[in-house]
Amino acid sequence: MEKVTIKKLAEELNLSASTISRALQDSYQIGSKTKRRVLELAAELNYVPNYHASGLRKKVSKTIAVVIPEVADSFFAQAINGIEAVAQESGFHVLIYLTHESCTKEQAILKDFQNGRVDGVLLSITAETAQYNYIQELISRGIPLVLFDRVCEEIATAKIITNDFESSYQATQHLISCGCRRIALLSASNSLAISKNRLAGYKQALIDLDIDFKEDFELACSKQDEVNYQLIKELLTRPDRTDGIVATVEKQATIIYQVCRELNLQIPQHLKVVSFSNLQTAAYLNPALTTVTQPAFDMGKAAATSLFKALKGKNVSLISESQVLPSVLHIRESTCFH
Amino acid sequence: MEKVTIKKLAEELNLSASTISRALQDSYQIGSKTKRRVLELAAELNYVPNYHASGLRKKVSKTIAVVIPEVADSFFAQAINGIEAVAQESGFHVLIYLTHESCTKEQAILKDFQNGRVDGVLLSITAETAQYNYIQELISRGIPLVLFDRVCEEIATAKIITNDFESSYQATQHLISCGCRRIALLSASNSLAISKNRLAGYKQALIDLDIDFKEDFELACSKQDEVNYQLIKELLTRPDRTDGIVATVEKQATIIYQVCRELNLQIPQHLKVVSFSNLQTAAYLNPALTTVTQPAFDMGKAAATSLFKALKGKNVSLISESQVLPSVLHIRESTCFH
DNA sequence: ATGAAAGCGCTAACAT
DNA sequence: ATGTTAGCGCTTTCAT
Repeated sequence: MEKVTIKKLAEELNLSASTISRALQDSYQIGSKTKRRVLELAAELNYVPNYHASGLRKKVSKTIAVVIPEVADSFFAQAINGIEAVAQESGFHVLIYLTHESCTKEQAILKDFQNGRVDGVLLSITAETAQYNYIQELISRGIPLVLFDRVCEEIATAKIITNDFESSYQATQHLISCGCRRIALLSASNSLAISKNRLAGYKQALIDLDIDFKEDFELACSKQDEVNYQLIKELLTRPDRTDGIVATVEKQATIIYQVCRELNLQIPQHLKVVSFSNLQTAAYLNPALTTVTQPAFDMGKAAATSLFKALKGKNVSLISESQVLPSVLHIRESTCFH
Repeated sequence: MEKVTIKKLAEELNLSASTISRALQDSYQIGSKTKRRVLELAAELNYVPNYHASGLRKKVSKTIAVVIPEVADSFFAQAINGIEAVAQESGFHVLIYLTHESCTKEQAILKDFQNGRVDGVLLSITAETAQYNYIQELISRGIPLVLFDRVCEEIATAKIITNDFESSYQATQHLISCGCRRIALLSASNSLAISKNRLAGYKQALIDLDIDFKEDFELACSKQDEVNYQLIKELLTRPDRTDGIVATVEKQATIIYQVCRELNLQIPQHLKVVSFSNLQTAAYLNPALTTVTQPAFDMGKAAATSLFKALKGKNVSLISESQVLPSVLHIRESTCFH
């Protein structure tokens, strides 16, 4: 079976290649009978337009890249769902890249995007990312980029986030109202804006409600679960043990449950736990986990929608597309007696 | 800032385009001093080779597609992790497509792959897929395709699966040994080979251990959670209520827990549950969930490895690359008193 | 309404 | 070791 190209169709129909091309694009210049003939033959011969050829000509790929730290995390999985929904609707294709919190990897991945492979990028930066010129560089080269969840202030583009400060404030406040006085915060990093905001919300709640806070109750976690396990174990075996934890990363909650089991600590009697988490099973954990649930699907959707807006309309200013979608605190057993 | 192409580099250095091209590819034909000059200027001007141009010429995209029903499922999330690890290592890019169990969508997605956008495909078919000629068609057109998890016998290519029959047999046997006599099976579909195998394993265990089985204890679930909720509720409110369930889809377990709570049924006292699941939190559910854990990461890795083998070596027969990776039964509270 | 011609940026014969 | 040429398949002026 020989390859079917526009040229081939042209020969068969005694038309020129340009006419075929126009007919396939439903151009107004082509007569309806001709169009029909072309379309029919194309269908019959199973003609498929070559992706690279049209991409080279038109300088578009109809593809976006999603660059995230991790996929085995409910937040990102649901965000991908939202992104994919919008992309499929707009006829775009979605490339996935996992950085596994490696800044070097992130940099290499973004660098590669200057070659025309993608038309736009959705990015949630790594916990290591501390310098942003390769992101700026990409934008300068005309590749629109939207940040979501893990954003950075330094880049002037659309940022889709949730109300991290308020959520964290609320979570902390909730722990206090449940009687906690020595509250710890587990964050993803020291540098991420998202972590800083959550830390700030936590601190502000402590200040507002007149609770002491100790620096050594703020733990920046690692990307290695094993290290976090040790960190949390250490935290829970101190003499002045904490009586409440705000976990800002979903995975940390599981580790806390694990450690508590090993140390024979009861949740919520000995320790109360609230976690930023999108786990479907939160309500069925033992004990049911109090969560700050982020609007993951909608954040993905919003990020993708903004990006496509920029991709379609030429003069869309992404900066003004930023959004803050609210999270919801679900109070469950891990913070309450019952 | 003007676009930097090979032509531009050629002019600057008073060389021909082909020399530049060869130098950039580190061809043996080019002298080392010339190579150095070219590489230096390329770096200086931040030259990035155009993806579509080389793709058009070489007829490769260095891209694979992963087509799956769903991403918000631990199995597929972990499988993607495995796939991505191998892809990154091989310098390949990964496109993600979600079918949401729609066969029509799957067909449209695969159809599009004939245009050179991808070099190969990893596929886990939908529960609706009942006819396979569009898959065969793609393979006939020279796009290698590897099936994983949800495979179909009809296609002669590499299939990476887990031991579905045995796992299901084992799970059922375990329920029986825990005292269950009216065991139900929840499957994903009537047509998927994976579902059939799990059903067969279940039936065989019942036969071998001399337990009656009733047709109406085999439920093929829907893609809509709401429908499954009703289905499971109906199952658990029958006069001759089941006393044990084998759930073959992760999400079903959560629904079972939900329904049991609403009906005030105790797990495992009134009902024992085992689920095919890769949930990290299975051990921390209330009660801890007995699971058949699939080697999701390794299956993704194996599928991708086979595909890349076919993509690199020209004459690799994918059929002989099939593998069966074993699942593990983790016995927890949901099937045992303690 | 249709065609001719040029070219997107790169690579690979085929020279020399 | 380097240059010349042609062409991948498509789109898009510019003509008619």
